[in-house]
Amino acid sequence: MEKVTIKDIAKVANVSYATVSRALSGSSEIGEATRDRILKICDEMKYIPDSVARSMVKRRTNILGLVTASINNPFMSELIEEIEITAREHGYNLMVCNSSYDVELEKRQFSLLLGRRVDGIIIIPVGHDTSASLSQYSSDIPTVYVSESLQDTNDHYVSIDNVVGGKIGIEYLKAKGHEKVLYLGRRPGSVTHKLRSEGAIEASASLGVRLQFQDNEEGGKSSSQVGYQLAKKYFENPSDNTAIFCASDALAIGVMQAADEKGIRIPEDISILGFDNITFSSLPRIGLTTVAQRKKDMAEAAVKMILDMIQGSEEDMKNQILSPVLVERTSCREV
Amino acid sequence: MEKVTIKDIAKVANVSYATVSRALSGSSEIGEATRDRILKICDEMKYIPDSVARSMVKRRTNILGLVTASINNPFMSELIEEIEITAREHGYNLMVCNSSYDVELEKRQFSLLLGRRVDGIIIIPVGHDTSASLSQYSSDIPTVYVSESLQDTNDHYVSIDNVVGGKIGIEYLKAKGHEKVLYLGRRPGSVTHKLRSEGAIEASASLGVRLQFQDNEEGGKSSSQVGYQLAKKYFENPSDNTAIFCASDALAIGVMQAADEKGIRIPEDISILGFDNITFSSLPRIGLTTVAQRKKDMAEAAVKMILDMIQGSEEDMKNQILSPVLVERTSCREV
DNA sequence: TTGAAAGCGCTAACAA
DNA sequence: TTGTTAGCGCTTTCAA
Repeated sequence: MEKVTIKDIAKVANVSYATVSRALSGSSEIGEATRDRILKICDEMKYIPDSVARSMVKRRTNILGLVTASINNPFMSELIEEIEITAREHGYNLMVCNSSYDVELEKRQFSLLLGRRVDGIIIIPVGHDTSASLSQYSSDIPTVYVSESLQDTNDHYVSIDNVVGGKIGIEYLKAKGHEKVLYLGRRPGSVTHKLRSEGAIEASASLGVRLQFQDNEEGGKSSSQVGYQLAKKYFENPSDNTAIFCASDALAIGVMQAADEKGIRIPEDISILGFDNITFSSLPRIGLTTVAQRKKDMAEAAVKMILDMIQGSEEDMKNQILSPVLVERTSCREV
Repeated sequence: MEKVTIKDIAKVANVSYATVSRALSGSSEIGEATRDRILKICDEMKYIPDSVARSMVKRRTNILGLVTASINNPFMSELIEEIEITAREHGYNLMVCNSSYDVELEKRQFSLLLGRRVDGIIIIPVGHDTSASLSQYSSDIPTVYVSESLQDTNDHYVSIDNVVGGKIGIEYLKAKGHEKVLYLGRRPGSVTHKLRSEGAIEASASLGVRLQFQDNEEGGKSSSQVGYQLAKKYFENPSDNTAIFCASDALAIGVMQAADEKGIRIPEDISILGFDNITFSSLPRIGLTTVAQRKKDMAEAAVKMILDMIQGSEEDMKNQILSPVLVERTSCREV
């Protein structure tokens, strides 16, 4: 069964195929009667325009590339879903590529998308280094980074204000009466973690909160396993902190597990505060109070930013930094 | 900055551009010296082949379309991640479209993908009706359904054996000493649920297990909210069942919540068994024992199936039904 | 082994 | 308002 083309339509309609093209594109340079007649024939013959051919001549694919560290990560998959929805509203499809937390693969995927002639690339990066790793392409294609703070680079990015997030967390705990807080899981290599902890430190200083640290020196990803290990170590020889502020929700879930095993009750014995608001956190039995990233807003900002770049818009802003917001559940108590 | 094309290379290399094309395609009809010289120039000039143009003439895009009910659903996002990985290993990229559990949108997304000239479409359907809704396209493009049993149709699909899954669940509970079991959350409209419960009924009959039902009459999606409601209703007037076999993990998590609120302990007071093995289930504090779908295997089978269809392979099998497997965690006890 | 040229399905500039 | 035609970047016959 052969695909029907614009020429087939033209033959049936007894017009040149340019006319068919005009009818389809909604051009004004065509008689209404002809247009309607052609459109009707297209419909009857089940004609579907060939986007590939169209892209060829228009030099635009209306495809956005997305390369993400992981598709199956609750934070990222939520972001991806919102990006897809927003992109579609603007007539774009999404080509999704997984970098599996591997900077080399990330680069290959990026380059592949370049060959696909996508109009722009949104990237949920493996880490802060991604920007340097991809710098050779930065002039080749509109690119927007999501969820990583890159103020030290020339890149376009959308992120939350991590310093403010750190502050919000401490302010919340202080308001609940916590004056001795453990900040758990800061990873030395991570810019994001650095900013979050800076905010926490600042707020602690000004509010008179004592802030201790249990850092993730190993430098591994902020997984619940790492949170579990760090908390286990801390609980072996705990200080008199009444709350633990975790650098991420994933860490916090590991902390909960460690507490459960020790018979330490949450929030009766210790309060736990997270950062990110991943899907897990809202689950019954988890109920993690956390500093939330607004994923829908980030997705919309990222798509808007990349479309602005594609259209060469004037008000092309280089970055967009959203405010985080505290989501209260059941893991923090009043002291 | 203009993109460099095959013609630019030809000019520099002093050959016809057909020769450049041959060098790039690894054709044998070319001198080794010329090939190497051309490839070197391509490299120096940072030439990236234009996939769009290539698709145009080859009538193949090397793109797989994926239409999924949701990207941000732990079961599906895991499936998608595996599909992307497998597709890439075969030289395919993935265009991911969200149908947001809406059959109408699902159809539009499918049709859009058709226009994109993707080589095949993998679909994680909204429901069993999807097959009928898309039947008009069935001859237009290779299509594979994932995770829905469609033996009553002519479609290609990959699913697990839900009947066997139902059996495995009951056999496991019986082996643990449970002889009175509540089957919770069966949704009348769902073929998948029908099969699962059939397996459970069969096994119960042959093993002498008493099986009661608490169906999801409302017919809403199998969410944790629905599980919560059903369990709440059941706990108001419970029977003497020692275990609850939930039609899905999502339901099971809601059941856990309802039990927690009632002060009913899991697994001490009642055992909970799920079905699917979504990411949540392995979380500390959840630890749900469940009948697992092997997502990686499903993804690989689906990609293999669609590639076979695309290549018009002989051994084009119409469906692949994988065996589920029981994953033991902490939500079921021995009685 | 290489080159010339047609053509994939469409858009857009120019002519009529 | 409609038709003619060139050409987007590439692959692939056919000739040389």
